[in-house]
Amino acid sequence: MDSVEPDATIEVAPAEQDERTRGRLLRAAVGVFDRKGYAAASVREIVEMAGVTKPALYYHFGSKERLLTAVLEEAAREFARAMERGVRRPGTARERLFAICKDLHGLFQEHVPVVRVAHSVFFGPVEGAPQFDFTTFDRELERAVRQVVEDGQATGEIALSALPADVALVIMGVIGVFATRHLHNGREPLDLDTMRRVLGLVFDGAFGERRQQGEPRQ
Amino acid sequence: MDSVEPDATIEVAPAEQDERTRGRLLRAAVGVFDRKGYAAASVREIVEMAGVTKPALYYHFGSKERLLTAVLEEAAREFARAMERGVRRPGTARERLFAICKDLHGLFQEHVPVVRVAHSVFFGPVEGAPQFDFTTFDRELERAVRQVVEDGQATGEIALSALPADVALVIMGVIGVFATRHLHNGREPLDLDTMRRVLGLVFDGAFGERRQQGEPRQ
DNA sequence: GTCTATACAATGATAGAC
DNA sequence: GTCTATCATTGTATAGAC
Repeated sequence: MDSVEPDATIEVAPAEQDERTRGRLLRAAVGVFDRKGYAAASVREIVEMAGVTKPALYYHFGSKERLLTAVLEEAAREFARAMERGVRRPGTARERLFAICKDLHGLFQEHVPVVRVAHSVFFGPVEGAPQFDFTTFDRELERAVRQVVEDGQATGEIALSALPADVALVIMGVIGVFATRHLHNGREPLDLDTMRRVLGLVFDGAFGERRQQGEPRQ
Repeated sequence: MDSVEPDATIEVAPAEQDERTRGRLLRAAVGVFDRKGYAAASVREIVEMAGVTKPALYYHFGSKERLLTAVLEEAAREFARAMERGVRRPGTARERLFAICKDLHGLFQEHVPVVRVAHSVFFGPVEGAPQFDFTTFDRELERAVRQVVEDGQATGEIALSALPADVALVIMGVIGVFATRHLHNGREPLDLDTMRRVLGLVFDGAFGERRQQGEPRQ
């Protein structure tokens, strides 16, 4: 360790170096916040993991709290983009609802650490954590599902007796179960086949047609 | 404040005083753990809220971690009792499943702070928090729902094409949505009428009979 | 922009008197 | 069993050199 000379550092342009440090800090923060929790996470460990020093963190983010906010804002942007893609998809209501669930399932699976951090902050203590509006998550998801259900009712695919808000609740419940499964270490995640079967269960309740017992899928 | 004399303290038997201190500490701990989170909660504030001093806490529980464990163990016992009551209930599968959901909904609503603490620890960081087996919660709930579904299939009330495990997932999802609603401050809780409608949606998918569109309830 | 070195408050836990 | 007083450690954040 002692033999490593500082001049061995790869030279980069100042602007690149800047973005590099920010990125390293953000990624390190997600890791430490996830492992220790926001409150128990120390800036010491974060800068250590990022390979920078404390003043660098305070230069770029100002405080530990605003570092967390930056992490969450980036995650929120990505979530909103995925949500938008889901609603615009073509197909039957069934297909579109399954697509939304599948997309979110994949999105969560690919970003388990940051999702876990967001989850902890959302359901976490009111004092100590920064105020961050997570309700947009729920609201956007609910609005998307309701939109698809209403479209399905307009085409006659879904019975008018089912309240779109109720269907949205069930769908959000299913997404919640699947999401929380890979949120907690030690519980094996559920696969997409299971999701398809479970959603089929919900659809055959909310939708007009119904399979006979033992009848093959297609 | 200064004029309050120590001899104004109500005299109690030693054993009573003992239980009194333990109880005060447990209740204070739930409040502070809930408001600040386990990591950010200080033993100073806990003993202040309980009206005792630090050595009293360490005498009764040994550490902050074991105090949290004591809180969770008490909650786990109550949860297990409610779960057992739910499964033993008589009636149709529909009625029994609704009863389980309603009971849990009420139980969570009555104990929001401790449920929030348990939730945070379960989904919280792996380091720093004490190891506590929460998977029994999920497992007991899943086992209970599956049992009821299998009973319903045996009597012909529920179609054999529905996998009990899948139905359990949906039911757990619904319970999750309703529970998380009053877990987070600022979101209005859902009522029992909504729960009944939402479960009806699920049942009419999993169960054999199906209402015609627009047909009245009974 | 990034470093070394440090200020300063708060923490969990304990010793020892009563 | 409960107290007062205190310890060692760790926390966030900053001053000032480069």
